[in-house]
Amino acid sequence: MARFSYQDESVSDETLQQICPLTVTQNVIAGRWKIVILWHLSQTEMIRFSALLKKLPGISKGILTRQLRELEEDELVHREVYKVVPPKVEYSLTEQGQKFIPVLAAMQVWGKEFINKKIEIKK
Amino acid sequence: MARFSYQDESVSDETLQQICPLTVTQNVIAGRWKIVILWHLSQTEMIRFSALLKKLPGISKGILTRQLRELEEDELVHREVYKVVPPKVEYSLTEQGQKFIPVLAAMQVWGKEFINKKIEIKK
DNA sequence: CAGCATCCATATCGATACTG
DNA sequence: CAGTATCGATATGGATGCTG
Repeated sequence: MARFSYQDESVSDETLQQICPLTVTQNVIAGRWKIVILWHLSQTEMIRFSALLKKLPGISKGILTRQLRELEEDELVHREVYKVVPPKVEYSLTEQGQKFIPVLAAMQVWGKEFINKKIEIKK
Repeated sequence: MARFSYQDESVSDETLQQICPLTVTQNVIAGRWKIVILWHLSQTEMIRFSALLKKLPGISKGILTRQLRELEEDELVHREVYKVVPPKVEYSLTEQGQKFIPVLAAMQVWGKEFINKKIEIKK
């Protein structure tokens, strides 16, 4: 498919945008905390819900759950439930989630440059 | 700075998150159309407002203007105004904007894999 | 411990009408 | 042509209380 070629009028814009790799990616990581969550998951094999919660100051349990559920639905994140009392749940990246790490890396590189530039200007 | 190390209690979480390169990047590209706009700008030296508008089916003039203004504020996008009648304005990537292209590339790679996987599953 | 259900606040989007 | 201003709709985030 020629990217962003809207030649084929038989396909709606909406459909085309869903097929656009960039738009797809954007939609998947759109949530307020998703990128940071993915980063934390990339730093460990597995992590418990409560541990993840501690690593995300400012987030509430409800929100963390929702963001994780969405990432799970998109199959970036695996959820392992241990049937014990009290409950224990561990999260990890799926294969598709691992493949996202280069994006995180690129974002981090750019973010650092961005911050450095901002600091320079202030001098 | 140790990334995501919240050791230093003298700094607020908010401040730390502003310093976090990932969060910074996310905030910059958070807008509904920003990533696609950046991609289009990466495909040409310069592009007129009206031409960009045509390449983004579904967006309205007002929204495009707002998204561009924000990208301009973050210094990813340069706005060149020609003082002619009727007005002519051309947009292009700044140096900082050019540096963002690798992120777009990584996102595109991942998005393609994601789409392919979805298609496979449906078979 | 790890949720879920609910509700409210707000931000962002998006449509529309107007302008130099 | 390339905006601005305004306003309503909607989505998302976030707080809270309850539960197996």
